[in-house]
Amino acid sequence: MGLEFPLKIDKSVVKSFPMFERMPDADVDALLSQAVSKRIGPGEAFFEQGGAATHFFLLLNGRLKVTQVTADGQQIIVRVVHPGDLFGFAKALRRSDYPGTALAVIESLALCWATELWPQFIDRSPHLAVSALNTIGQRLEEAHTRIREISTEEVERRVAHTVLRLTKQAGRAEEAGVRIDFPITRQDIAEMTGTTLHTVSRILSAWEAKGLVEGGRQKLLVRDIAGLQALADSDGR
Amino acid sequence: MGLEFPLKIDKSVVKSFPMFERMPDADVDALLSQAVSKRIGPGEAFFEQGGAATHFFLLLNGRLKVTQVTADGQQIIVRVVHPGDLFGFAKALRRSDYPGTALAVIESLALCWATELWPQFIDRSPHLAVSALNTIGQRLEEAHTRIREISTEEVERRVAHTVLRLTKQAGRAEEAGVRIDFPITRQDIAEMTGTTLHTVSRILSAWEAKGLVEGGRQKLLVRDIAGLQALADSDGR
DNA sequence: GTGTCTCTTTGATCGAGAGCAAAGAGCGGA
DNA sequence: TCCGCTCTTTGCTCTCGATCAAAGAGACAC
Repeated sequence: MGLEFPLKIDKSVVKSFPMFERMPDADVDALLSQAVSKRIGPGEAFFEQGGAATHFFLLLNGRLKVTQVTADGQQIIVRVVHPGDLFGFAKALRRSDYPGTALAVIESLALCWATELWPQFIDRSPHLAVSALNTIGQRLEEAHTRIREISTEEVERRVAHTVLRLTKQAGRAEEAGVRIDFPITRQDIAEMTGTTLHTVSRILSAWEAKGLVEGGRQKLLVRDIAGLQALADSDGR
Repeated sequence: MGLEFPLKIDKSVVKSFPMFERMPDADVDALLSQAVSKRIGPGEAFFEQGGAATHFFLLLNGRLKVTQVTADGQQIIVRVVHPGDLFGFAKALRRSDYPGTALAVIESLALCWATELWPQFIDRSPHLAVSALNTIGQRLEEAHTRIREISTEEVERRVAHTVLRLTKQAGRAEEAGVRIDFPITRQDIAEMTGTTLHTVSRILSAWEAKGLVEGGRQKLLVRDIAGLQALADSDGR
């Protein structure tokens, strides 16, 4: 089942996350004492779409994609989960099942709390309730941004925005540019932008020819952030 | 400036909204004593995109559309605000300006609180904090649904889903069917579905020919909910 | 009533991007 | 080292829906 209890180790990691950094040590200890940690490998999931929402989670390290599958089998990537993000909780409040699947793209470690602990979790610290609201508010804003992009922008600009967002959220500086710090396929990018892997591949090839990015199997290195930004900002003309 | 203080009248209305119905009278009174009510007419806005987020609001009656305008002037409708909805608050938590414009489509009345009162607002009742989280969680879910629809469905199904959602949120039963209970243009529907008014018009005309809906200037009556639902569910085949 | 808006309808054209097909290419396993 | 799998690239075709254009048609003011 992959359960572990390395709570001593986790504490410093947890305290390094913005959401917890101002929380008194005693409160952090109390929260951690109720948590279980769970490690899963790439391709495994913390929870699956439609499954009973028994737990909510905090990602300590690794990387997840939250996907939704439509009735007719099409998949989209709702968001990417980075270390320090809470996940699997937005819905634990209102509904009893998970609206998506949280799939690890690399080996990932998360803390798990039983859903029933949620009220306690936010009571523990008023600051945390506000943090949770902020987090989810931010996520809502991102979702609206994405709706706006999908509704009004042509594919190339959407892909540019998505890639830029990924560099901000998961970029690692290298000599040649900024690398997306986890394995990502053309298909993934397609599912984040509402297009097909073919179109993404064509676009990335064109960018590579212009020296904007450097591709590779499940790899992406952005060589010219400013150039890509210019492309994303240009209003279609 | 359109400010009024009909707080006696408001109280019963406020208490009829799900978010407040379990709140003790004293708490409701306390909240209302800090509120100002404001009435605006169609075409006016409670706040504008980019303006300083000085207040958050509760819609008592009327109907609003929250819009965002892109850099190149394209507009989308982020959501429709119905009586009983909080609005203009998601961002008051994290950012200092409003991310969209809250435009009245009919004469509308809202309660207004200064942004600084928000912490007090949620402290007033733990139940309210949970309600706020639920509300915003629900909104996030809706946003994801919309992203999924725009990403994977062709226009006709998206319009069907949007119209069905409107009948649920703002439908009024009539002999001939369910009427969308506020003035809505083809352009509005286009901005909710990420298409153009031309395409929406063509689709509605086709539906009218099939007896599914009945159109009119800024009017829409759904005659056959089930038929429309079938159309929305059919997976493109 | 008449004029003037704004909203709606419908036709015709055109292009972005989906869908289909098939050939590379990196990577892990035996 | 070779095989097989998955991911990627590229060409071709075709369709959905955007765009352009212009003609109705409610609603409201005068």
